Amino acid sequence: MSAPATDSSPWAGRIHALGARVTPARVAVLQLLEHAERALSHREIEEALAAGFDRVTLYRVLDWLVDSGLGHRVTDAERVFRFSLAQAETRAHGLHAHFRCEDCGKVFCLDEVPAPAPPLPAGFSSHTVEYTITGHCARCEPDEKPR
Amino acid sequence: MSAPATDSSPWAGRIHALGARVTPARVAVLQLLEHAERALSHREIEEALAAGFDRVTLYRVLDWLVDSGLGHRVTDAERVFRFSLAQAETRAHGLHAHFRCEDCGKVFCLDEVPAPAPPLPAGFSSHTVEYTITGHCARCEPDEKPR
DNA sequence: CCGCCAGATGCAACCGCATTGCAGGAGCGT
DNA sequence: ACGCTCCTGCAATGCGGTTGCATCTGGCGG
Repeated sequence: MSAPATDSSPWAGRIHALGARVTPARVAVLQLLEHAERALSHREIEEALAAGFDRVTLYRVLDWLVDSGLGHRVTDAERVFRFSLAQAETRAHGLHAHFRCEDCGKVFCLDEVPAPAPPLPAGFSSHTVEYTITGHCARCEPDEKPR
Repeated sequence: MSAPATDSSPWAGRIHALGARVTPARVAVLQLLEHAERALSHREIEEALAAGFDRVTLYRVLDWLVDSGLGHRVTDAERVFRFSLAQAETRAHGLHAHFRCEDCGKVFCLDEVPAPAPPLPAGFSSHTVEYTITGHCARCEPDEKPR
């Protein structure tokens, strides 16, 4: 009617190309993450998609998303998983940095952080590097210096 | 009797200096972590201390340990907390790097990793930096190059 | 256009880590 | 030795995530 919106966006094609079925849940999650500027938890996704997707369905979509390579899963300091889409750059570097605000709890993706893989002891091989910085974001900064 | 062992080690003094009581559970946990060369999970600690400390007591000791500044808590990729003692260097830098083996699941502390705090967007302040590298440790390395 | 089958969904039960409340016991200063 | 406060232990609860199973549907062949 008035909101066919995008034709399910180009995601349909991407999904199909992966040999998976194009379902409402997948498209919805992908669109949501696409426009999110930070990693979202399952809970946040569930609430954002007020549409009645089952918890389990979302977990499965997220699982699929991770091992299809379209997104990653990061472990929050509060023992919850957060998800975000894999960016081309990110995939290339295999490195992803996040900032977690202690106050509002939101997690931001830092793209510009260089953070080279550190030297490991002999015999060790790195696969993934998780770099999480905790502190206060611009909005929650307890500005002790009003000037 | 035969194993008064160290006089509860010098930990007693450290604990007391913090204004806390010297209890068997605290001393045991501190001694255990002192000799562990990697971060231990609550479960691992519970099993190592076959002595009958209650789960909850251990959780509380670990909590106390963290906010007394004697140790830190890191979040494992498998959603469990791991604990290790804070080293003098570590406290100074406020930075701690860990390596987690995907195969055996053990977590090692990397002391030599420099990893300077990265440049943050304006208005952001960092408090803690968590740097976790995932891969294979020397023992579990699937040596594709036997030579 | 119809029917089929693998794959996706929804429901409900389950698991493990961690947290909380409360009563009893131990540390340590007086 | 006394007593106050903190610590311990037990039990119950919360929460994020996972699993099993029946049903439904996307997508393709006939």
